[in-house]
Amino acid sequence: MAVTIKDVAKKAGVSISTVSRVINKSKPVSPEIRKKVLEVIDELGYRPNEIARTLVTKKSYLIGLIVTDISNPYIAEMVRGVEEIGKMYNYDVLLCSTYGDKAAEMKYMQLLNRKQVEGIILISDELRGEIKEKVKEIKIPFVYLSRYTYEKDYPTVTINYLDAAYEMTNYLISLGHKNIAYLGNKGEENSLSELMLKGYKKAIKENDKRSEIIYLAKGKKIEHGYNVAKEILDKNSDVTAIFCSNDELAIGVINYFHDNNIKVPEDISVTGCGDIKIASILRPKLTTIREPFYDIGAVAIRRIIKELKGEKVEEKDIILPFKIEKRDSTKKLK
Amino acid sequence: MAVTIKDVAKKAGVSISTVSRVINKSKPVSPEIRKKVLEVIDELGYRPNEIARTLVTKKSYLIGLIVTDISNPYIAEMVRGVEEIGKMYNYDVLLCSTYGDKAAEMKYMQLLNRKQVEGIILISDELRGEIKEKVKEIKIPFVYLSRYTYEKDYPTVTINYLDAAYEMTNYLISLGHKNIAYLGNKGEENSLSELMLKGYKKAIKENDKRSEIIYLAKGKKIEHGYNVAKEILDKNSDVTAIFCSNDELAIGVINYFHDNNIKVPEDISVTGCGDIKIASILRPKLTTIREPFYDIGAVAIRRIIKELKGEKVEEKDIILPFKIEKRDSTKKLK
DNA sequence: TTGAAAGCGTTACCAT
DNA sequence: ATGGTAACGCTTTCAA
Repeated sequence: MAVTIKDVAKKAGVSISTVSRVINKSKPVSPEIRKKVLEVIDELGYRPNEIARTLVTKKSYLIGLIVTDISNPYIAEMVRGVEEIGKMYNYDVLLCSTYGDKAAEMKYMQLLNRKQVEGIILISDELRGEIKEKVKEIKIPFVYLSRYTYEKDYPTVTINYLDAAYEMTNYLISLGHKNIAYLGNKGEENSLSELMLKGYKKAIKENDKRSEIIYLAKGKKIEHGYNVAKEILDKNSDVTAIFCSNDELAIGVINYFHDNNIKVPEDISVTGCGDIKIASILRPKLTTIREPFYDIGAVAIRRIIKELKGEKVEEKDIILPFKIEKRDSTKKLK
Repeated sequence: MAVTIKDVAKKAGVSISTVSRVINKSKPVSPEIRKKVLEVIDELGYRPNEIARTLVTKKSYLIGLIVTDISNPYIAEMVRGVEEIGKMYNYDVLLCSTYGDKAAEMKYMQLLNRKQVEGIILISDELRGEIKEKVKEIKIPFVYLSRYTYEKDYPTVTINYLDAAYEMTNYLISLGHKNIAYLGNKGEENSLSELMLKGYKKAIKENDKRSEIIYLAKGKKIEHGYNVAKEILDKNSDVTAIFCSNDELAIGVINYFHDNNIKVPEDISVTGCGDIKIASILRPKLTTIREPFYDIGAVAIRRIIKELKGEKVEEKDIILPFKIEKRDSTKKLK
C-alpha cells in the first residue's frame, strides 16, 4: 500500500489538514511545522494521489483526445501541438484512436466523459450528428479538428483553404502553366476539397487563357493519387501541372509518374496541400501549401484551457495563416 | 452538477448499493428492481464517475506511455500497438512525450504514478539509471522499448538485431556485392548499432573475398545519413552497397545520391533497417529489415496486462521475428 | 495557525 | 435480495 497523507500526518505529529496545506500552499503553516512535514514527506516518499484529489476538486487535468490514427503524420503533428501546450498548463492527454471506426468515436466520447476529462478534442474526417449531440449533452469544452471537412457550428481551428487553393493556382499560373488540373476528392458534404476547388476555379476564371480541368480521386491516400494519375495523363496529354488537394494524393501521382518514366517536374509539375513531413523528404521535394498542424493542435487546446479558466474565448472558428512552400516538384515553363 | 448514483437511487426508490449492483452486475438483483433502475439511469443519463470508482477499486485502467516523439513514425506504430491491444482489455493510454528532454522523462514517471496508472511503457533511446531506480521505487509493471539500445535488466520487446544484420549482409553478398559498407551510429553504450555491426562483421568474415568497410553517422536521422554519404563515396569509390543501421540513415544517403546524380540502385545499392512507413513510399522503394513495431507495442502492453492480472509473465526479454524486405533500392550485380 | 469533520462518488462488507 | 455504512485519499469549511 502506498504512503498516504495520513501516514505523513501521523509521523509528523500533525493533522492531515496541515499536511494538505503544506503540499498545496493553500494556507499559511508555521515554518517549523512546514519544515517537519516536508522532511517526513521526503523520508516516506509521499506522493499525493491525484485520483483522490480529482474526486474532491473536480479537476482531473486531463484532456481527452480522440483521433482517427496517430500514425497519420499530420495528426501526429497536431497531437504534438496539443500535448506540448497542454503540458505547459499541467494538462495531460488521454489518447483514443478510432482507426476509422465510427462506433468507437462515440464510445470514446462517453468513456472520456466518465473518466472526468475536462475537455475533448476530436480529430476526424467528419463530425457526425450523433457526436454533436453528445457534445451538447456532456457540456465540456470541445474543439473539432479536421483537414477534410469544415464545420461552422462547433469550434474548430483551420486555415482558409479557399484562399490557399487560389494562391497555389495563381502560383502555377505565374510559372507559365496553361493547362492546370485540379485533383480533389469525391465531394462529401462540407468537404474542404470542394472549398479548394472554388479557389482553384476563381483563379482559373480570372485568367481567360485557361480553362478548368478537374479530376476526383476515390480517396485521400497515396494509393488513390497513384490510381488516378494514369487517367489524368490519358485524358489530357497537354496538362503541365496538377494541383492536388492534399500531399498524399500528390505523392501518389508523383510515384505513378516515377514508375512510368515521367519526370517531375521536367515533364509535369505537381503540387500538394498540407506539407506533411515527408513532403520535404521525398525527391523531388514537394511544392505544397503549408498547413500549420502543430499550431492547429496548440491553438485548439489553448482554447479549451481558456474556456476552463473562464477566460473569454475566441469566436467559434479560428483561422490560422498558411504558406505556399515552393520546392522542386514545380517548374517554370518557358 | 452531474447525475450521481445517489440521484439514481433516490429516484428509483432503492439504495445506492442496489444501483451499484445493477451497473456492475456484481450481485443478483431482482428483475423488477433491476429494470426500474435501468430505466432511471437511462432517464437521468447517469454515467458512473470513473474517478470515484478508481479511488475505491484501485484500478484506474490507465497505462502510462512515455515516448520521445509521437511524430516519429516508428514510435507512432508502436503506440498504435499499445493502444489497440490496451483497448481490448479496457485500458486507456495516458500519453506523455518528452521530445528528448531527459528531465521530462523523470517528471512524467512521477506524474503517471500520481495519476495512478497501472503500468508504464517507456519508449526512448536510453534507459537511464535514474529511471531504473524510479521503476523499482514505484513498483508497477514496466516495459522499456527502444530501437537503439538494448537493455537486459528490464523487460523489453525487441528483435534479434545481430541476426537481422547478418542476414541482410548475406543478402547483399548473395546479390554479388563485393564491397559492402556498413553505416551505423557512433556507438553509445549498449547500442543496437553495435550489435548490428557484429552481425555485419560475422557475415563479412565468413566470406574471405570481402572486407569490412565501416562508417559512422553522427546521429540517427535523415540529415545525418545525408551528411555522411559524401564521405563514403569520396573514400571508397568502389563501394557498391551500403547497409545502414536504420531507414532514416538510408533515406538520407539515397537523398544525397539523388541530389548528386548517383542512381540507386543502378550505381549503388542501399538498405536500411526498420521498414518505417515511408520506406515503401519513397522511390526507389527501400530494401530493409522489417521491425514489427506494431507488434512490439502490442506485446509490451500485453505483458503489462498479464502482470496486472497476476498471470505468469514471459522472461524479461521478448524477441519477435523480423523479415528482410527485398525491394528496389538493391540490385543484383553481374 | 491548527485540527476535526464533512464530503467528493463509488465499492464492498455486514446486516437483515 | 436489499439496505446501511465504512472506506478509498484527499480538500475544504468551520471552530478553536
